[in-house]
Amino acid sequence: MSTEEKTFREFLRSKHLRFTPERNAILKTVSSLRRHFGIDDIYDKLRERGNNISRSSIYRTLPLLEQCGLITQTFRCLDRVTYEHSFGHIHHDHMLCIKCGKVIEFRNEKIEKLQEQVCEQFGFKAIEHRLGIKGYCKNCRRR
Amino acid sequence: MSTEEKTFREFLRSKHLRFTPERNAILKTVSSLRRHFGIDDIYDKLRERGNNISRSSIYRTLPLLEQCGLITQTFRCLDRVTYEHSFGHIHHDHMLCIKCGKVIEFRNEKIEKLQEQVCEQFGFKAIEHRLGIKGYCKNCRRR
DNA sequence: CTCGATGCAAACAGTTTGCACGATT
DNA sequence: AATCGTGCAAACTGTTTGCATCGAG
Repeated sequence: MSTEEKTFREFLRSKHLRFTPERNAILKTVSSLRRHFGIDDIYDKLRERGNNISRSSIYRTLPLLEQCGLITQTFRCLDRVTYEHSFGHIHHDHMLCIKCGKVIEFRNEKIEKLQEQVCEQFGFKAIEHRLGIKGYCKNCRRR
Repeated sequence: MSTEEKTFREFLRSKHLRFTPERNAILKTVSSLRRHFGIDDIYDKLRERGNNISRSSIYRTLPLLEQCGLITQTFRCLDRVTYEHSFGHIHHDHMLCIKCGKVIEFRNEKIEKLQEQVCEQFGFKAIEHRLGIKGYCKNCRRR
């Protein structure tokens, strides 16, 4: 059993919720997808595998995976909510192309350091931070 | 006539579009609003002034204001598209205290510069960026 | 056996669009 | 006079929800 499945089962039990085949399949599918994904990515992949789970169940399961820290909601892209897994990844920031939806991930140590300095300056204890840059990617800016 | 109105008229003329009372009223209303605003902010303010312009016209006018650089679309907030004016205001970032809800605005030139560098590095044309830090403010971290 | 979970369809909310009428150029 | 813009209502789209039924614990 994967670490993620263990985490999810544990979480569900603690809340007196049930570990169903559907929830299991959704978790497995999420794990099999590239880091950034939307509801339709899960839905399509499930169909591909002959698993006819409804959109409702996906919509109802993702918040649970989010609550137990396995995925995090990132940003809307082309009018759809987008998630990313959070297992085994370090913090990074995003650039989002508002034309084609492409996501570029980056991490800049200097920016990270400067953020810490700013926090210190204001006596602020940071728990989480998010930097998102929206615009046009290399390909799309040509038009 | 304000600089914004001049810009807008110029833009419309160049596209063979018309400068209507509705478009004028929407621009004026946008200017009167605080920096960040949504469609409903405009709609409500217009009604307040007895100006019964329809939502459709607002929805159709905002992209025009965006095209001529007077406003920019920012991230979605509570499922609504949000804009901000781009005249007369300087960009800043936010720290949000998750205990008391206090918002600290700050601006760090070095971070801004580094962001530009990162964009350049990826051939990315930034339209808008947002840095948000969540944590505990000076007062709240004492408890 | 008991509730929580599921699939379906209908409901929702923000946004977009077709149409007939009105107004700017 | 020729188009473009407007308001209205209906259409659209992603997401949520009510309900009858199913099934995990």
